[in-house]
Amino acid sequence: MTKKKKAPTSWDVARLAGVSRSTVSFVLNNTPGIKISEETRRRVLEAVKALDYKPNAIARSLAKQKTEAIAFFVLDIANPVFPNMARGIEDVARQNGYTLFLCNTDGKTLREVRYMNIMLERRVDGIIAGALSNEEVSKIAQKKNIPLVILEHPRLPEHDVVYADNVKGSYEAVMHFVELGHKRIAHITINPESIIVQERIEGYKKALEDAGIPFDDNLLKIFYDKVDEEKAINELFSLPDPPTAIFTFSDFMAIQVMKILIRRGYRIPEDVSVIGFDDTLANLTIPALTTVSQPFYEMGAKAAEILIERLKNPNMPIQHIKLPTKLVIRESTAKRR
Amino acid sequence: MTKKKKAPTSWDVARLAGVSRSTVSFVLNNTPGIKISEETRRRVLEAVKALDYKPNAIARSLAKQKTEAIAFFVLDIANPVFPNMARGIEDVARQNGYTLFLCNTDGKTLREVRYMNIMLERRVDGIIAGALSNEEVSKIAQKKNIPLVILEHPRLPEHDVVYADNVKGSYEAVMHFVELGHKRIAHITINPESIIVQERIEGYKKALEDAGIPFDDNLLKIFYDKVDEEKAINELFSLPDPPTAIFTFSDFMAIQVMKILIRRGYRIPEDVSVIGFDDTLANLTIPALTTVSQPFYEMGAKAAEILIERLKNPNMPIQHIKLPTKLVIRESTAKRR
DNA sequence: TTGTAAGCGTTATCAG
DNA sequence: CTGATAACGCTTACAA
Repeated sequence: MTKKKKAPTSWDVARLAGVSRSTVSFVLNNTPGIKISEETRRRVLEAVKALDYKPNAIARSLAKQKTEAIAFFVLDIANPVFPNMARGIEDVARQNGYTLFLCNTDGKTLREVRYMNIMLERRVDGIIAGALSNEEVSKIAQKKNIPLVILEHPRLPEHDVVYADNVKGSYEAVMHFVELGHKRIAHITINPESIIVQERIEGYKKALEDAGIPFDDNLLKIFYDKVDEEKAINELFSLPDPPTAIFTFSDFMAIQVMKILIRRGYRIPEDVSVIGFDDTLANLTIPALTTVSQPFYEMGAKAAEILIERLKNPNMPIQHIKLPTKLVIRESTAKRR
Repeated sequence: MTKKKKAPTSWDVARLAGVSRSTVSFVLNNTPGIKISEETRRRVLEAVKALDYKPNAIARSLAKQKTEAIAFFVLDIANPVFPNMARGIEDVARQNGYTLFLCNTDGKTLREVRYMNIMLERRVDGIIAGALSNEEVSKIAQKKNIPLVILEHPRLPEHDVVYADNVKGSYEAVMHFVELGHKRIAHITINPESIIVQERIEGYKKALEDAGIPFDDNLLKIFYDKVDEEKAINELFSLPDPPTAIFTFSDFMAIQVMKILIRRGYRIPEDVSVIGFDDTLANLTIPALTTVSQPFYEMGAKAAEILIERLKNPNMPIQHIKLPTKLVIRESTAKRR
């Protein structure tokens, strides 16, 4: 390894080209309203190439008072619902000259706040949060006047938010069961502290209602702490009139449910139909899982678009955008026997 | 929204505390070798809190000539083998005060080079690359003297690299088949341009050899372009002596194989045993897939550790670190009938 | 059209 | 122990 020699600066370029530093800046940035003679431009560009000069973005950020960097706060990138979101964000960020910081928060407020401070110190231009544990981050963002767009939740009126149509997604899943002749339709879900869960339940109930099926509290299994599919199945199938169809909060839960059911000798979909949510894993299971597909990539992309738009136009009205979900019918659902 | 007012600077803090700007810097950084009176320190800290002052990391980076930021070049974060790696990297980066840029390259050299330039402009302290399409990035890194650690591939001697023990992983998978009595063991894999594929084939052959099973070229299915599991199965099972066990390059391929087999009426594992590689999706299938688990998280974490170590000590000898894989036996493998 | 010089917000050197 | 002051590398009026 050679001795670490410092990177060339615009000064070096200017000297080599025989011009001033501002001239270098002008040609490199194509500064509007400034005309540079062809000859000068050529000399500068040549010097840039000769020195393999890379402008120092740090210095530029300091001078321009913006970094063209944004941060993605994510619960956990290793959770399969997030990578596609991240990809959507990164794609549009990159296409617009922005660069992306990845921040895993594990849904812990402390971590969120810490990362918030770090990103504030780094002077990112804006933040996209894939779910927030509470309003702390929002408060800081407002106080510091930094744009924050929220994915899914919470739906704060002070910020742009992009979310999926959970009510309709849920509704369509249950309606699919109804059309297949099912009447005993269970829903297994997680802690309804989050609006997402509430909307899913809302869609579930609305579909039942529209189908003329009375809501049965015994068929709605909510887990406030850790989801225990085994327990849910136990209780569900010791009912006098057990379900013939099960709708879960996620693909992951649906897979657990299928495994338990198969282990107990039920056939899917002949004996029990199952629908998941997300479409992250649904195509991989055997039998392939019918599920409600969420537009994760589009959600990320849209969030990034809105953020970048807001950076250009801070006074644009707040946007709350609902993206459609789609029922994807595969092999885990069939006519009620 | 209030009018965008500028963030407070160390100057504001200094003025409020009635001290100089350097004093502020000293107390905030606990600059070693500098003693500050309790009284002064208290006043400064109070002013910091009163103004909700956040030091400008951009200005600091410019002055210190380092950013405490690193970049992760990844083929595609939406590919399930990478999120855990990213998590490993981010965890150790964060714990060491570094911040992570996420860069999807799609394995395209052009994109890699572009991102390389961007990250060079942003003066990141170092780069971790999760697979590189060729040596372009390496050349740039060497030229610019910026630390680059490579995950898996290519195994360039000029850089630190962290990789999984593919030979052993492959060997153990095949040996597991052997122990179950299988003699006709197929391997379906992708384009062997990459060392990873070569090592897997090496392990496959070595296990056969150690088991005294002659290598049969008909059982090794290599796809130079797109993998076509359907075709592989067709050819494999029209052999006079078809395989009773199939080892694939990835979990994803194993799942496709299982689906095809099941569709054709084979039972798994009764009729055909299957082993995958990665352990990203293996737990989702029914039957659950036996697979070679890769230490993705650890690989990411280790890469980040090495990078940070090298940042502290640039002259440390180059490290090539091989991490162990682990055979995880689940339900897709059984004794040969 | 090109050059000069004043920031941008820190850190770090050096007197006091 | 504290306070000036010079970098750090770029942008951007303002002059020329």
